[in-house]
Amino acid sequence: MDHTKLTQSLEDYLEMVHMLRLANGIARVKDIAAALSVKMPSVAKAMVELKKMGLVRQEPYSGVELTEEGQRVATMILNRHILLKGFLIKLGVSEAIADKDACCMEHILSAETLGKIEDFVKPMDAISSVKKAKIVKNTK
Amino acid sequence: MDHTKLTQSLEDYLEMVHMLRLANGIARVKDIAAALSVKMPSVAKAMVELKKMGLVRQEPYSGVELTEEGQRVATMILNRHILLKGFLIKLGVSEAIADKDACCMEHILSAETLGKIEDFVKPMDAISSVKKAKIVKNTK
DNA sequence: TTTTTTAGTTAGTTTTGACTAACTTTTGAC
DNA sequence: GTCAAAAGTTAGTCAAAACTAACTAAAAAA
Repeated sequence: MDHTKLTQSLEDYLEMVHMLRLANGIARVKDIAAALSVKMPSVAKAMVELKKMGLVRQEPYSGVELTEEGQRVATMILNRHILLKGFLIKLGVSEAIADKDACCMEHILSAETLGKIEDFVKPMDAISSVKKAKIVKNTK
Repeated sequence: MDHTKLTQSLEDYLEMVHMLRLANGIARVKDIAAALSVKMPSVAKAMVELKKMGLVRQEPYSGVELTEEGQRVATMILNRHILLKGFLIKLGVSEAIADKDACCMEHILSAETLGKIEDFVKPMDAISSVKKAKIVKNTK
């Protein structure tokens, strides 16, 4: 509802809420803090902001949930993360580093660059299968 | 001399000093501020830090110069910028956006990712010339 | 059921990096 | 050579995002 733009750090918190809910069914303050390497009060403050923006819901002393809008935004952010991680892995970056670097890149890249990366990654999948097929043919 | 790690913002300031010196022969506070879209007092503060770290030299009320060490560090940062910008342009991103996004990426990517990007860009040059040659042959 | 431990919250501090306002030096027009 | 404009500096404010310390609620163990 509130169209105020998210800061990088709030994007991270929102994304982590989403990831923890996908992984564990519930996003606890303690786990969000551990996953982002911050202390619990930092999470609490971030949740206050996200609540103000109408992106999360939380009853005192319990897990954090996403609103419809929060769901929508978090999904977008996570998709961006997945795209970038896959892209870096295709470049030959190790999974752990790809994850970490994707996490930084996802907040700063322009729509144009994200689009081009998408263009690069998508046909890559097709080409790489074709190439594999050719290699198989050639080697027999 | 001082091995304290530069923050992202100090890296930007140092890089801009270097770029302005390459472009104009002199890096004025006013121009640094304009180029980074900040006000002059922000530049002044950043220069105080960079002076403390022994990366720049400046006599009061005059242009900023680089120390040996500052030169070395600034060159590294600028090379990273050039690498990333070239990379994005190869992906099809427009020059202006490539410049802007490179500027953000240059502070956050791991050495591993930078290395892979370098691997990707370098052979690309060779292949693209070969490909062009082939296309020329095929079309005649 | 009481108590202890764990999880969550609140209040207040710190650091970074921007800003404005006010002041000083330098430059350049006259 | 003087004075106005431009450039640079200094001091102090503000916001974001982390932290610690101290408090409260909930859950688990006794």
